[in-house]
Amino acid sequence: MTQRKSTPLRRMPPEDRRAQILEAAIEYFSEAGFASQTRELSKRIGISQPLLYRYFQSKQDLIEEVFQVVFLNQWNPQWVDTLQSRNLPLRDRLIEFYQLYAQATYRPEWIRIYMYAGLAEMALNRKYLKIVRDRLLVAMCQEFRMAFLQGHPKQAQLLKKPMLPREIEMAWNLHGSMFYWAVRANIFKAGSRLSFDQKTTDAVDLFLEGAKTIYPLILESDSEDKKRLLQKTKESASKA
Amino acid sequence: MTQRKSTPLRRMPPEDRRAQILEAAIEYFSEAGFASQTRELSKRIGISQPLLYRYFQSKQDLIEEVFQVVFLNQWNPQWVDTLQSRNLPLRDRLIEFYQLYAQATYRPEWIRIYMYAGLAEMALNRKYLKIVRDRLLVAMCQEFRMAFLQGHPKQAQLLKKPMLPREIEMAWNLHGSMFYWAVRANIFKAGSRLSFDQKTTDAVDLFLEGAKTIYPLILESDSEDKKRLLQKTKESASKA
DNA sequence: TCTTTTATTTATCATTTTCTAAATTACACT
DNA sequence: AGTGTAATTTAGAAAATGATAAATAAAAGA
Repeated sequence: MTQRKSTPLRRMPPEDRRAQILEAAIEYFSEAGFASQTRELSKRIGISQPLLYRYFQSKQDLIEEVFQVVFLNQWNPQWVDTLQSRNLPLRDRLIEFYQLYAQATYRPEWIRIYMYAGLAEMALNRKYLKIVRDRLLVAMCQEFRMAFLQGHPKQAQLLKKPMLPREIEMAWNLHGSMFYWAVRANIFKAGSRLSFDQKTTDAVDLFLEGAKTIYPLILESDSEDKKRLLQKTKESASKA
Repeated sequence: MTQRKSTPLRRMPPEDRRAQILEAAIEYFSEAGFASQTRELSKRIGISQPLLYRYFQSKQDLIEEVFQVVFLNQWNPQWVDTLQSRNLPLRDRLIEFYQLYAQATYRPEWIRIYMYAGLAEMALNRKYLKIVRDRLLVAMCQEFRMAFLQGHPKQAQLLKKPMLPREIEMAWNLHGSMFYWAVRANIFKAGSRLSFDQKTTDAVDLFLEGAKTIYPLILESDSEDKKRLLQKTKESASKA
């Protein structure tokens, strides 16, 4: 009775259908936000809206899965490897790293969903930022220490220190300027005429050139702070 | 008859009421986004929902006014003045500028509404980014040229050039790293332990130290590009 | 005190939207 | 071919949401 040829309303194996919905949801929510309607989503896929509810208990449920797929399953161990492949110059590693990292995360779906999640205070972002800091930025800072303390009189000593807040924040400067570029391009749709490669190269060069001077200062000034603090502690102790 | 004391359901002068609604809308929309409900907004203020419609024709209307108040009326001409007050060192000016700029824009309402607007593709952001670029970043770049081409053989010539995309993008690096700091603090609620002043000082120092080297290179490489381009154009012209 | 004005509320419409239940039909197996 | 399973649709309930119109009552003026 039904024209099977003209309307390819074929049934799908549940797993495929589920995957299809999830994929479409990522695209749709990233465009329209999580407040958008399930009807429109189903329309895009070409299925009826209630079918969504066979595969996902609720809209909220679907959203949670979107997060899971977009963020937590995307982490690529190669990123840290690239940063740490010391046979290459640090500059090359950073550029290579941002090319890889951008491929996965500087996309409309990723960035937009990330922002939506942040605005909804979904705790997911804090979790993700913590991972970025603990894995990527700490790895970067380690490489910065290696590179910028080369030949420093107290190098061995300074290398062992735990990461300083100012130091991590130094790395956030680079990371933030790259991220903001992606935000402008993917959320505000106000990308500059510069290619990603040019942008990345310039940003890395700018950073390295600056960090070369600033980075050692930060590490040293901390040692001095600690010395001074120790001094003060002793003084107040002897006073008491 | 009615207990005026316990229920202060007093009438308000239209202007005051309007201002009250607008203020509450800023707070509410910044928290919940523009997709949130007028009912909830009115509840917060302690008025009935239809009363909103006496002061604003529609929800969209209210949103537009929120934009007007939060973004467009906030622009402070002092920002550019600070950047250009050449009696002070550039470093001091930049730090001072970001302190002023942050006071107005690195606040939860501002940043969150800004992001919500961006995600909703409301055109407002592109408009605002254009203003930032045309007024702030161009002014910055002018100062960078002054500072970093000091004593350069072709300074006079280079100073006159129109701003290059790479050059503006250079300034976006600083601006972006500051903005991202604000995003982390105000949207993701994942601020570092660093004070704003420390962060700003370090970011400015890092940038200036790097730009000192990179900035002249960008300006020069462009001249060379142009020379080469001119050369090629001549060649192909003579061939034809 | 009475009247007029208008700020505010109550009641409600018209849609939209999530989600459920029952009906339908594509496909797999015999 | 016939039958059972389950993927999918149709129909619709229940709640919510932007907006309107009429009713109410607080304040100002006479």
